[in-house]
Amino acid sequence: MIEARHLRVLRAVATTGSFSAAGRELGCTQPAVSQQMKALEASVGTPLLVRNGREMRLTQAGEALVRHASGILAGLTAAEEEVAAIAGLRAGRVRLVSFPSGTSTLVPAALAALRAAHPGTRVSLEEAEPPKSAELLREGECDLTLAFRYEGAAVAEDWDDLVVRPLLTDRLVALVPERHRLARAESLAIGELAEEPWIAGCPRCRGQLVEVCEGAGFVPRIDFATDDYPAVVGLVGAGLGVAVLPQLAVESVRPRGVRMVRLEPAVRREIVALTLPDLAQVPAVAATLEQLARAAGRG
Amino acid sequence: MIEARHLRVLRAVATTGSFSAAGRELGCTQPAVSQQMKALEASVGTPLLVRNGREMRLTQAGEALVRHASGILAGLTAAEEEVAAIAGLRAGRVRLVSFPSGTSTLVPAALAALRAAHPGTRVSLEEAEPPKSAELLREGECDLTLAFRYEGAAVAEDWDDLVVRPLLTDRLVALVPERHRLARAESLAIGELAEEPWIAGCPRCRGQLVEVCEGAGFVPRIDFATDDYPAVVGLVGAGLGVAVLPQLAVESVRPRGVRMVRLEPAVRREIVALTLPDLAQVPAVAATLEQLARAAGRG
DNA sequence: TTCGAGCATAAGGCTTTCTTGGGGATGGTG
DNA sequence: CACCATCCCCAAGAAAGCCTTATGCTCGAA
Repeated sequence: MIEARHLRVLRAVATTGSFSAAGRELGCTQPAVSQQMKALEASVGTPLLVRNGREMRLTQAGEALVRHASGILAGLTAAEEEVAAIAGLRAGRVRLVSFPSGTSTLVPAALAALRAAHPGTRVSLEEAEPPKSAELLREGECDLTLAFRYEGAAVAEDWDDLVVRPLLTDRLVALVPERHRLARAESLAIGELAEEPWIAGCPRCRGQLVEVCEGAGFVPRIDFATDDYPAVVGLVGAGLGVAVLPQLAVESVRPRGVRMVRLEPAVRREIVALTLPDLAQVPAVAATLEQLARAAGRG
Repeated sequence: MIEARHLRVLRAVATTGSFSAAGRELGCTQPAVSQQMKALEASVGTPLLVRNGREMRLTQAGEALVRHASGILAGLTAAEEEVAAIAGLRAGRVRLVSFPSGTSTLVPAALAALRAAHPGTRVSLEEAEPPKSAELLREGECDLTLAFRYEGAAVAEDWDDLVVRPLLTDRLVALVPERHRLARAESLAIGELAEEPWIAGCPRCRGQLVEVCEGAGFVPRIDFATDDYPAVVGLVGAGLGVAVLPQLAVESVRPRGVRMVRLEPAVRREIVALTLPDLAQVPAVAATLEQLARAAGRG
């Protein structure tokens, strides 16, 4: 079985014309070259070199091998170069999945920084809500995902097999119309909104809302539900009800005719980046993760 | 530095999807595969495989490497195949150099046998007289050469650095016109022809002739000289003189109007095949040499 | 829960490969 | 003509690499 190392040596011998010179070129001693060539000749079963007097010539078999060697070694070099580019962040692609409010806040900042630091890397972005995102990760459909979990949620997602990197802690805020009686409050308990009509967000947030309200002893009357955060804010601004949203989600929307009031006691959600243990070792993934942490102020 | 062995293992892992299966395919154990992959990942500096649960997936770097691997391994296989063909006498070329009377006798028989035994091999044939032929060998211009030397010649060629394979012993015969007074002799001493006009052959043979005559105490009167053996025979047949030729040279010519008479004491020349020590190990050269020996009756 | 399959790791033995040191041959040079 | 530099081969010892066996752990299915 011919080895690449043998071809390298053979080529060096063929170009330099001597074992000693080849050894110097390859950074090893002349006997090493001599033994390599002997081993190669033994493995192919025919002489490759003819030594006559001082000069060294290739046999026909040697010429054939040298002829092939250039292509093989070029392919090897190209492979090494491509992998080195990926390892060295001069190339490489990260498939990132995020949830909407993360996409509009953390992600843009992180990707801008990533591009500035490593212009060769590419990031593809998909959106998915947490229960789905970890699944995509496990199925190999993405490399890195932003997810969140509410503190003390009834059913916590199982991330034991993943690398969990906390990015920041978000908290829920109440959104009330500007003229609402609680619009000027410093903070409020969610129970104070028990009788209000509600505007709910995404399905998961909606479940979380109901769970929190349950803890406060009431069932919210949900008049509207939409995935669209600006729409939620707009509906509240129009006086159609109140809402509870993650602060991060509100930040990406220009509030108009609404007031944000802190909830007390606070309901927090932890925003994390998830990846597979092996993928965390991939330079491009690690770099993206790092920029996400930095964008979240936890670099 | 990526090694071909690594690529083979990686490819097996990629196609089978597991280390164990790759090990079975490659005929080694699972830890061997595991260690190889670890070494490869270390050498390229980035993970190539992502293990998640039971399944094994390639990273982008791994995909790149597998993509290159097919071409590289195909090149290696092609190289091995070509060299194996040369080693196995299914291909290969021998550059043979011979002197004229060898070309017309030994060589055709040997090459016919070689072709029958190994149809893939090719022999290129050039003609050169002995002093030149060994030189061509040493200069790498040919692989195998037929040469001869006269027994007890004044200046023997130095073949110490060559492989000398004796093929057969030729002897000089006298050529006289059919009506010559010695035409019916069983044998003759060269001195008996001292007063005859001479027809000489090639320059080297001419030198040899003069040397032999000198030993017999006379200087031949050379009326004609030509490289062309049939011409020599023709001139003798026309009664223009006598000649001394190697028996082998005469055999290839239809004698017409001449008689061959054995010389006594015999003047012998040894016909040998010459090659370089390393070239004697080349299968195609060895096979050709063998057929030459066989054609000469010394197989 | 148990079982089978698969991967990782460690230790031991074997093979390979390198370096060093010495010997022989070649070809140019004083 | 002898000397010297260069280059190759060979042998021995040390170092590194590789493979195997044995063992433990995880995962997924019955």
